[in-house]
Amino acid sequence: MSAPTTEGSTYRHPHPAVAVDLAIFSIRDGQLCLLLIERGVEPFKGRWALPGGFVRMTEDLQAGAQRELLEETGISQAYLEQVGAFGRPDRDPRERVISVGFYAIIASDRIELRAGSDARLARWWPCDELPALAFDHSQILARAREQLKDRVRRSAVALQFLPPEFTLTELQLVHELILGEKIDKRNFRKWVTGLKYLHATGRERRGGPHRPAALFRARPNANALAADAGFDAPEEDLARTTSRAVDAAYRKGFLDGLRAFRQRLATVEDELSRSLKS
Amino acid sequence: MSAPTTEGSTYRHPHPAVAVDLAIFSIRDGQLCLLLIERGVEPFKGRWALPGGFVRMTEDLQAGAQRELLEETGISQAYLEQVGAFGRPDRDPRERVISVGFYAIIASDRIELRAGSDARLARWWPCDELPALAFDHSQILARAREQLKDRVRRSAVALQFLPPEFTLTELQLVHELILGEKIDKRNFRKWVTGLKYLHATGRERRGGPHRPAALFRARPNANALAADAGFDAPEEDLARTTSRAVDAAYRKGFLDGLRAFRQRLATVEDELSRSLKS
DNA sequence: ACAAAAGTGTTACTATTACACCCATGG
DNA sequence: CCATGGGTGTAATAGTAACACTTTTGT
Repeated sequence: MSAPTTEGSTYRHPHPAVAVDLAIFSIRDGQLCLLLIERGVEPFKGRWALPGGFVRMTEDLQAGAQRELLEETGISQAYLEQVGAFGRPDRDPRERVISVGFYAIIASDRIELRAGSDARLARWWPCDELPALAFDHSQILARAREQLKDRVRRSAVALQFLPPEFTLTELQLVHELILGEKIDKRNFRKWVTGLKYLHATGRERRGGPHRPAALFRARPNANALAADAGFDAPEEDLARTTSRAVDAAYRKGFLDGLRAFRQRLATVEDELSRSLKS
Repeated sequence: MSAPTTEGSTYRHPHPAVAVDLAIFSIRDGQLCLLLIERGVEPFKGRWALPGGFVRMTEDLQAGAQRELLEETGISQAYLEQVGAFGRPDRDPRERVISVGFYAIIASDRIELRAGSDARLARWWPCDELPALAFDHSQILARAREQLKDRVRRSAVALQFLPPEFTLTELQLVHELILGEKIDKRNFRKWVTGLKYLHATGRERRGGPHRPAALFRARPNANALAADAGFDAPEEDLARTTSRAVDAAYRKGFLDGLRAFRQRLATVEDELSRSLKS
């Protein structure tokens, strides 16, 4: 709470440090990826860790997470959701640190990490090829991952991975990557159009030797359903802008990746069926 | 995370206080109730607040919540689940306090509050007649309430409200109170027996001028499904003991309350149907 | 005998899953 | 003309919701 157990005064006692840690997700090259930072100092020097930092005395937790996100990626607005507080007394060997975990979603058209503001190494790791993480970050990540799955199943939050205009196949791919299972195309489309989140823009994307795909856009209030009502500061989502250059880069990163993903999927399926036969 | 944004050292900076706040639920007299404490000092002197207190430097968050629970109620083991961190900078006017919310469930056979360890007033409030709360406690409570609902829908956590032996009607009542809606008796029984949480003990409870009710007991691992895997310290549930005296008191508190509840429900339904006609 | 809660199955409806072909394009 | 992904409907199944009467007891 806020009142000491022994009421009467705000007596002095030692305070722990409070940090925020971010599991920043994005889809890169057709894989669900996580942004990690290589630690340059002890403890866990050389290990990869979730980006994060201490909460300032005058900022909200959500604001702190947003600030960290900005510092790490140069992105000032993104979907952000708290996953809870982690406070094992020994989780940081230096001092008592209580960490509030968040996850963030970066749309695939937000291309690159901020040109490394300092020497720290930051890179995207595919979620299924992660290195060992520092501190208890794998716990935080596990919860973030679960919560993300849950939200994807029950809301339109997957839109946050995509640029403002997208095709239904792209949206489906996002779902498949996060849920880790293949989804039937027709059922998915029934579901997604049943929820009234989307509207066709009338425009289409031509991306190869095949029928062009209709482009959709989220309805203004689509994220209301994904929004994390209840915590201190549910932040709203601003419409992102699209430029020709971004679009091209996006297509290169996302669509080519999609192709690669399909490829991998087919390979895996083949292996599976072959191993089942033998 | 745990490393400062500007890596290199654990530099000095001001730390916020960290507290835990508990939404302690129980069913008393056929109503879902919440344990509140009347504040004896400013700020919010005279207002009711969630029990809570500062986290000690060497204790886990969950352990801190458990300690608060013990201090407030004399109960050392109860279902406890984190609902998240609340950290608006202005939520406590005295100093920066970040609070980690939990909810706890006290079984109805755990009768009374610890004889007031000091002058503080503590009492059970029916959840639908709560007073205005201090700080941002109504926010914390709202989340706790939601999370509880969610868990009840998807797990056997409702068992935590009941003594080790209980009837299906009692379990159903718990569900109805938490979800705030009437449930069909047959469908409920189908559901609850379908999940294999329960087994009939063969014993029965005779409680009035009607057919005796079969007594059930949770299977040892029933709460595994309710357990909050992922946070630092998922705590296990110990079997509670039952004595004759407790049983009698329980029946008085719970069953009489049940009757009262039914009464109220009938009244409300009557009013509703009457108002619909006119 | 009656009031009060315990107990018990079936049917309708709704939501979810499985499934296969034609279409438009670029090369 | 062919390879590639885009787009569409229907039938089976499972899950959920609605619904009413008989049983056993205490008084």
